[in-house]
Amino acid sequence: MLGLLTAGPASGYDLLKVFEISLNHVWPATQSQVYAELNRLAGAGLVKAAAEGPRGRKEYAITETGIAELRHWLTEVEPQRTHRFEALLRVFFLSELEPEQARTYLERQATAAEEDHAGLLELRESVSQGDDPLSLYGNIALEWGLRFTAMQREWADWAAERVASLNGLPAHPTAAAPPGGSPPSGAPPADPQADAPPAGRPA
Amino acid sequence: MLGLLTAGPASGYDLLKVFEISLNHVWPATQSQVYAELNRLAGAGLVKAAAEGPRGRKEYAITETGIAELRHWLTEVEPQRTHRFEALLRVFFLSELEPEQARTYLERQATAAEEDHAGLLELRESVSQGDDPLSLYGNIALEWGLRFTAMQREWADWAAERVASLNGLPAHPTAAAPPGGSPPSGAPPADPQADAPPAGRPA
DNA sequence: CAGGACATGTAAGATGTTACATGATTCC
DNA sequence: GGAATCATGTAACATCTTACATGTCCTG
Repeated sequence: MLGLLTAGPASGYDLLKVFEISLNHVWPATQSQVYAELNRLAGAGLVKAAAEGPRGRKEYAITETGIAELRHWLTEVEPQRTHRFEALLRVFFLSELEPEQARTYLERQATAAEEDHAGLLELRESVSQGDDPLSLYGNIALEWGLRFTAMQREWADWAAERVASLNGLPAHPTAAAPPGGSPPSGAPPADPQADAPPAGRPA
Repeated sequence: MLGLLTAGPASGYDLLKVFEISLNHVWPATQSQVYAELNRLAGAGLVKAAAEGPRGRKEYAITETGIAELRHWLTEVEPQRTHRFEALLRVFFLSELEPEQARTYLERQATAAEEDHAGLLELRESVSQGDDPLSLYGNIALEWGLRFTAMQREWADWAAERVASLNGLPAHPTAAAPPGGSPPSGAPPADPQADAPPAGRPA
């Protein structure tokens, strides 16, 4: 929220919109949280009420202290390294399902990733045309999303195929590698052992 | 936890070890949580106490109901799509820093990703040699990690270079491929031109 | 004048983390 | 007998989600 307020004063309602529209896939936040946090930040002197508007609207502006805190966070605090990837967690337990169901799961992941990717491509188009050119850092973040979703899709397709081939399931036309086209973001790793021996369970 | 218990009965202590060692980057859990959750699951009939050991050790086994619940989760429940990527969130606000600091941040991300990647490669070696061959799904999950960390590193290198070139900063030698070591999972692509993101995907 | 967008808040409950607290067994 | 490891739990606190609650302003 401090970061968002560096772009200029805003109300909780404004910030909420930003979270919903542009930050939702990176850092979701709820209405409850935003309003409570604004009051907390104001109490801590990191933001201050800047103006009052029509319907009880309260605009907040970041303070010098707030900017210092933001910079401190950006430069001194180590980012959290562990993440929770529910979709990946499930993969560990796919052996509980029939191979066919497992493949279905992986193919669904591939589809979802593809959809996310398409959405981001669209976002890039809509923004680079319009009067709202994304900043350097906005573009860098967008590029991350593009690469991430591409990677997810390639991986899921690869994995679905592996499951199928190790279980004698009929090949799916959809799982085939994209024809001819140069592969996306920086080339997928060449398939490591596409035919590794099946074996016991993970710990 | 239900998934872990399909491999056989285990105590909270056992499960905790698994979380620390092999699940930590995908789904961290604390000691508190594990023990509390085991009791909760036992209360719900999804696991049952199976045996008592030496120092108050209590082994739990998954029940039929638990297996059904696990399968239900795997097949019917939509995985959560939004994630929190703190390291990426920060990118949105890097404009608050001097370009040089922003580049430092991105380079640190690249290094961290490279280290993670190396750790996974090592894990693959140590496991494929040993007497504990990873299962198909263990390998698929590992491959995800390899691809993810490779993608992160490529992106961060690319981004750091972009920041530098748009700000007339001197080029860094560090942005080049790592010395000697064969690059990440299956060869990272030669970096495409620094100003032409490679993210497009075939539909 | 009705409906939708604007606008803010609180309360209850679930989930997660950190720290505290305790004790048994094994190995050297 | 001391240290490490095994082993389980509780309490306090922080965080996050869902639902509830309320009121204003603008547009058609």
